[in-house]
Amino acid sequence: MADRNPERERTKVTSLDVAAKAGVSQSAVSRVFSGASASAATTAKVRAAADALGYRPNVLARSLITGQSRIIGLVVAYLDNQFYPDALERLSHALQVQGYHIMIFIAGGAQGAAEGTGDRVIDRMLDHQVDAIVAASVGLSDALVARCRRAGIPVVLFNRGQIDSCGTRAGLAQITSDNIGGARHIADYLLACGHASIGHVRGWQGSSTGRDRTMGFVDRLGAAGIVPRQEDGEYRRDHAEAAARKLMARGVDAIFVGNDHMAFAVLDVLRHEMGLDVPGDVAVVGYDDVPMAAWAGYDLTTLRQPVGRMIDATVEALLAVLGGGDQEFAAQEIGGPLVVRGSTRMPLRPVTGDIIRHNTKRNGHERL
Amino acid sequence: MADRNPERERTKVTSLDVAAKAGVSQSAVSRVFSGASASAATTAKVRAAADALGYRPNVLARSLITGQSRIIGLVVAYLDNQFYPDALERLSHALQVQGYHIMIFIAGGAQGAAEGTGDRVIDRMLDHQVDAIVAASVGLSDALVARCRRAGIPVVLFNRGQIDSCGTRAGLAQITSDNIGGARHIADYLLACGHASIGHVRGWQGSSTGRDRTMGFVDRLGAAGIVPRQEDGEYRRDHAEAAARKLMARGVDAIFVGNDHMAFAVLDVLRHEMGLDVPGDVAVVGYDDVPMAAWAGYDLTTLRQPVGRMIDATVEALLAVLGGGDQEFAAQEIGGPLVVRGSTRMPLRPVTGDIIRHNTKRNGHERL
DNA sequence: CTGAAAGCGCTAACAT
DNA sequence: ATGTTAGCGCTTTCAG
Repeated sequence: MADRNPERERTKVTSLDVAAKAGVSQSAVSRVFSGASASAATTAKVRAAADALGYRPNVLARSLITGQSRIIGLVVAYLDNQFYPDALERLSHALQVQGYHIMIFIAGGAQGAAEGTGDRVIDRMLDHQVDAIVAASVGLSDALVARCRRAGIPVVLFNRGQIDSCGTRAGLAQITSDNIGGARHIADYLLACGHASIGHVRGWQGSSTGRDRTMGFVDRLGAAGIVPRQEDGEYRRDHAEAAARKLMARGVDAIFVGNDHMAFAVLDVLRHEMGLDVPGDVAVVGYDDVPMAAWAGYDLTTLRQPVGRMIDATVEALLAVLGGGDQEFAAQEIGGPLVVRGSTRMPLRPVTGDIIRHNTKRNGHERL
Repeated sequence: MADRNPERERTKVTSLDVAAKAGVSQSAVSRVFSGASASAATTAKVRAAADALGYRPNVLARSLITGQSRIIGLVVAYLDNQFYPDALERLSHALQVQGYHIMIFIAGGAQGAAEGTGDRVIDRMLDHQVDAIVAASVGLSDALVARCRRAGIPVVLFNRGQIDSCGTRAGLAQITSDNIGGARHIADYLLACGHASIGHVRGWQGSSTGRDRTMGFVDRLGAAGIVPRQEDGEYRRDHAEAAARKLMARGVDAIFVGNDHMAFAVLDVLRHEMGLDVPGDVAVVGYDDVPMAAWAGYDLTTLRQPVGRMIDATVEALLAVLGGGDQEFAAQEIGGPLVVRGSTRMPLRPVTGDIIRHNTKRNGHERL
């Protein structure tokens, strides 16, 4: 190996060097650093030698043998919805505590580069011998799931449910919020506020979250004899803006938007482009409760997805499946409260269910 | 190795298996997959056998030999400022194209867990044999820089300048925007708008961006005989809110906020808490031009940090340094335009410099 | 408890 | 161009 670079590649300290300096065998060094049995005496000698030499075990070599890279592959569709950076940050911390690290792949790009990309990306992860894969809001093809299974790599779906072509859950662990229940809750609340002409900006119907939220909302309104006007938002800001205009042209007085990110676009159109009063002229409800929803500039009533608990569940599922058991992990749905802020009117009659009323101005909140 | 798990760990196809099936030597297989010389005939045989077996080379084993993991360690302080998710997304794509992957570490946590965390995190990266480290808005201690250098791992600083205790750049590649120049530009613009009672919400003064922006702004105003009122924002939303209140109590009619994320907080306080008109009562300018700055709800005049070009420069620096050369990489400062939106008044006299005037309402823009 | 030896799956000289 | 032979740095039997 030519030393073409005098500054770099200086000290490649191996366990052998440490062993020599400590006057023990190389395997003794290995034992000390892998936490196997070793006498206090050797441990001390090895530690001293290692510190003096600045030795750190090579994780690659270790992984090659143990078959455990302690790397979790994370695929995430996009990062412009604040929900995901938040989730990523929490996941990163939680895994770090457990000694795992995240190799990240952003599938979507500017505008959902779609399924194709996801596949290549998963292949790269498999090549890197990740111990498991977390797919955040990314759908996996049946073929891909099969490939992961064959490679022995567990997959956990975050914020996305999935059912394979056989109608089963494909044995995939999947953590979502209770999207159907949440959407119903929103429908109930809007009804209680006395709205009768209701609109809905749908999330991407190719996703379970999009479908479930729409389903829960429409079903519940249907039970009250109301059919909402629907427009596609596709989880995209520009689509949501267009949808808002169309909905207002039809004269709705309340809109449920498929996620907060789109709801902000709707609010911008309503307040600043059309000069309407929210909630006076029209009420708006979102879904997620990202931090921005609480900002005075938006002050959005929304259904909270409990990111923290969803991440906890994800890590738990991950550890369980990594711990050797390949128990069929039931899909977990974690419910969250409706957070009522200034984008909706006061209910005309008492409402039930998990509700938090936020008073942004006074910076306080009380649970109803 | 006990087969305690009948479903997992099924197929561990190695190059040896492929060689056997293809009727060639194991090294032939290696050559085909590592792009070395191989005849068309063997290549075909090997490919066929590999496909049939579902073989994929083990990157870990490869890395152990070549000494190249093709993994880039990314340390980022926090993700709640939209600037970083955006940068991350672009970096991820750019590196993926080059065959590199990102191992991510989020240093900050909820509230800057500070330097200590960074160190441990860098150690973990080194353990994983990352080929290089990108530190985004994270300061590195001299000791840490030295450790990386000793380990032969190049470091690139993104959006952070750094000077070691000897007053040199520590030989680190560092990509930033022209923070001093940008802040001066903002000062000039505010002056041209006729403001004389000016406030400044400082970014974290422990960071080069915070210091440089403050310095450029204060110097330029000073040259015009104006001393701005200053408050610390620390790049934190809550601090920025408090700063806004204090500044208004002192009666300023224009505020330069150290970044967009804090500027949104300032705008919320001004418009919704104090009921003020922006820019009628007070003008506000931010720094970054994150997507949200263009949203009608904020419509913020701000200095654009050209994320795309900054990431391009980062990748370029990375590839250069990975390509074997350890040329001292000069610090790169990339300038951006002042994007004028509705949070500032019309200038009273002509202004010079790189300026873009956005008309959010009509969704168009023209370059002055 | 410790050392010697045998690999993990692959690449990189060497020969042929 | 292909096969043979050493290892990369470490963990893990297996003896002692």
